[in-house]
Amino acid sequence: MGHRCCSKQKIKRGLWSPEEDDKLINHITAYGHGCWSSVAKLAGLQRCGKSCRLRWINYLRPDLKRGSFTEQEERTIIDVHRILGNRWAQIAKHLPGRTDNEVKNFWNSCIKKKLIAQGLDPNTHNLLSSNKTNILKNNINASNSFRQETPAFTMDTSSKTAASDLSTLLPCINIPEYDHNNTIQYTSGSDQYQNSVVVSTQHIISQSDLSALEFANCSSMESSNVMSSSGFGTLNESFMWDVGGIGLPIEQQKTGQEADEIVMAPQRQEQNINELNSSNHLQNVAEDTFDSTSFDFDFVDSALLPSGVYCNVNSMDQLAWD
DNA sequence: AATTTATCCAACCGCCCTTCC
DNA sequence: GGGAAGGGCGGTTGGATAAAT
Repeated sequence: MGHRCCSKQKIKRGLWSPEEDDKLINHITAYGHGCWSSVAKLAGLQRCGKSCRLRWINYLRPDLKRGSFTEQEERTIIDVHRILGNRWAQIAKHLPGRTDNEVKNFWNSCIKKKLIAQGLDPNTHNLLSSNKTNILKNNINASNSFRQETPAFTMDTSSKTAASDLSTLLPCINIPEYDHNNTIQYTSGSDQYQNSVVVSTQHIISQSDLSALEFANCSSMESSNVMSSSGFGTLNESFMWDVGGIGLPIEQQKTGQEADEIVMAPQRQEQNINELNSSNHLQNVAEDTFDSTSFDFDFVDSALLPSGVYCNVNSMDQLAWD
C-alpha cells in the first residue's frame, strides 16, 4: 500500500539514484520546495512528494552534519530521551545538523544496546527489574548496618586521565571535604585525590541524613537526590528516575520547552566553567565553602562521565561509557 | 572462498494533525 | 462543519555491507 498522496500515481520507490538527487537538489536550490507534491512533478521525478521531502530532509539538505555521533551528542540524546521519550523530532532539535531519522537509528542500533548492557531499561531509563531486585536486597543489608559504605557513585580516579580531569573539575564544582564515613573523599590540591571519590547510597534508602550532603538545589527533598547517570534528575526511593515524569501520565511529563531548558543547563554550566577558567577564578572557587544552592549536578555529571568517572550503586553494573 | 549471520541506515508505511476549500 | 489534501512524525522494513563461521 502506497501513500495516500501518491497511491494513484505511478511512482518509483526504493533507493534514490545520484541523478534523482541532482534533480531534486537543483530544483529546490532554484525554486525552494514549496508544496512537496508538486516538487516531484516540477523536478521531473517519478516520486511522490513525501518521498522527495524525506530525501531532502534526511539526506540532501546542505546543513546536515554527516559522520558518527560525538560523545556529547550521545549524552544529549540520552538526556533528552529520558525526558521526552521517543519524540525523535524533538530530540533532533537539540542536535544541529542531525535528523530525527538519524537520531532514531542511532538510538536503536547503538544507545539502546549500551543502556541494556548497563542494566538500564532504555524505555524508562530505570534499572531493569533484575538489577533493581539485587540493589534493593543490598540496600536492605546496608540499612541494617547503619552507615555501611554503599557508594551511590564511585568516581574512579585511579587512572591518570581521570585523576587529571578531576583535578581540574572538582575545584570548579566546589565539592566540600566531607568526612562522615560515608562522604566524598576529596581533598583539594594536586596528587591528593583518593583512589575513589565516594558518595554513600544511604541517601537512597533513608532520608534521615540528608543534611549531611545537601545534594542538588531543591530545599525540600522529596526524593533522595542521586544524580542521573548522564545528567538530569534524581533517583527516587523506587529507583525510578524522577526528572521529566517519564512513566507518569502524559500531562505530568515535561513539555518540549521545559526539556529545552533542562537540556541547556549543562551547556550553560560548561560555559560558566570556561569563563571561570579564563578569568583565573579557579583557585578562589576551590577555596569557597560548599553552597548547595549553587551546586549543579547536571554539570557535574555531564562533565564527569566522559572522563571515565563511573556511577556505581553497590552491585549495580558500572554505568560506564566504554 | 563461500555461506551465514549481524548490523546499519535509508526509505517506506500509516497514523495524526493542520490547513484549505 | 466537514471532507480532502498535504505535512510531520514514530515505527518498521528491507537492502547493503561487514563480520563471523
